[in-house]
Amino acid sequence: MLRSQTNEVRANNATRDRMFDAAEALFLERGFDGTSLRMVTSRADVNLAAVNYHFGGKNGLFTAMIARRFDALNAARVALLGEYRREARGVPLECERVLAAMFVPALQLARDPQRGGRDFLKLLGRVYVDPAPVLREFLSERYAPAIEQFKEAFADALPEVPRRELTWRLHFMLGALAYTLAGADAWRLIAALSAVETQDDDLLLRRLAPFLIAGLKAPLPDAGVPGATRAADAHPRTTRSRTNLADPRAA
Amino acid sequence: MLRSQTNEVRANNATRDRMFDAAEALFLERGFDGTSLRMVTSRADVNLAAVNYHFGGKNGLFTAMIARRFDALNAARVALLGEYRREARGVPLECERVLAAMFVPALQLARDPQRGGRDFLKLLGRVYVDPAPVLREFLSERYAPAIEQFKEAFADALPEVPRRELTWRLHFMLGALAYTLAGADAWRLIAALSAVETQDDDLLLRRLAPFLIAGLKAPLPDAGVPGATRAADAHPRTTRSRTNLADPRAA
DNA sequence: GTATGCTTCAAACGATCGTTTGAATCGTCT
DNA sequence: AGACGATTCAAACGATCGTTTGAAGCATAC
Repeated sequence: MLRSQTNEVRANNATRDRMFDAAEALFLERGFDGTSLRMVTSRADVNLAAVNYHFGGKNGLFTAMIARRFDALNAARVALLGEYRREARGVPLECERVLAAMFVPALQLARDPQRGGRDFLKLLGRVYVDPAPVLREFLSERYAPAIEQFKEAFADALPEVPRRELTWRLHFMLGALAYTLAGADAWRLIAALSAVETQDDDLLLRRLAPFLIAGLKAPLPDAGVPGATRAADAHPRTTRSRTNLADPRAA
Repeated sequence: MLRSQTNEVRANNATRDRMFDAAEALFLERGFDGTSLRMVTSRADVNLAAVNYHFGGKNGLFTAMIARRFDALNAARVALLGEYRREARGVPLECERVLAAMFVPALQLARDPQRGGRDFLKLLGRVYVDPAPVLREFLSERYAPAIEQFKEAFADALPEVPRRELTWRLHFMLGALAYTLAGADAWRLIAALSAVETQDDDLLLRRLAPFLIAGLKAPLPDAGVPGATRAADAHPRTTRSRTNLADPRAA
């Protein structure tokens, strides 16, 4: 019989946790299709059949492994967005604020060894780029409500962007975000950008946010008046720019 | 017998090309491990054994498929870098210039349907993120000389960054670049960023370059004096930042 | 025509995949 | 002690994987 997935009450989680850890580590370096259940079970030192017993199969193991990390991220993001909204007292949130609701929880989890740790950002990126249909479907199904919430928030913050266009840009933004931070040395770059260990959330946000916000606020492709984009920039440039670098925006 | 890979003279390339196209399309949506040879051959309408005959196996097919696109990119990049150097007449190139030598050829190939087309950037990113060891090894081996050339150029442009640190940063930069450009809607974003169709190379470059350059010029993690990074920012914030978003960093 | 070299073909190889089975083991109650 | 549910185990299942085989097709040269 299949072990009940929802029954967390009196479960001996030792086996499950070891499988989670093994699957996560192997997934990080081989992907879904490149990781066999025999690799996972031998690394976790459990029997091969334990996968089917505890999770019903490979799909179940990997989706549960992802959910273990992403459910917390998802909940924290939605909660923080609600918090920002309450603080705003009816005033529509700024684009930057909505983005912060997505960033901060991810950074917090990445700093907590218990709930993700250093590899959390890498896992986030890997999950996002893995082409396995099972994972793609799982993500879009399970986290659709949260995505919809953020989509609404962005729509309120960017009333001039048509709904359909916004869908594209959000999808792209998520991709750029995950891709970028999923790099093998993402943490090293983070360390390089922030000399201090603590409170680097803010620092990273200040560097990456303008990049993404510019993309979201970019002029529409159809109704583009040629001169508008190049000459007058939607975002003021940095106060100290003496080189010819303009402002971060694209992906 | 295995068909000689180097003998391109009197070859009937119809079969090979159909296999390339099929493998490329399938690789884009399923990855290396997710694409079986039977999927490729049935899509290309060739016999299964043709893979081994023409390419020696799955590894050979996929590496050749990648080389078909990337060899041209590689050559164009190196050539453009040399061109910039000649123009500079001994003066060390700027960081931005070296970056341009990497960007422009990629965008050109992406605009040429014959040598890559719209999916070229996506392929670039997919190849870079695919975890299959064969591809990782192939890339680092075949394009090592070119990478070394660019590494030298960056080293000249950034004399204050230690060699070992530079290696890390370049690796990350390539990741961020490929990841970013590999997004499903990269072309749509490119179109959105550039209201005009022509000359968007410069525009995209001017938007993306600061992001990458900031990473390259970032203060070193070890010798960091705590206050330096946060207080005096290497990059001033936008003039309009009244929210508390500090700085982007995570995933 | 026959011979020759390149290419394609159907069929099978062994290996590995995810999954299933049924019995053995463990822990906890009565 | 015995009973029972939960968990683990070794072993095998059929399917699919990449690869190999040896013969058939198909041009071109003699």
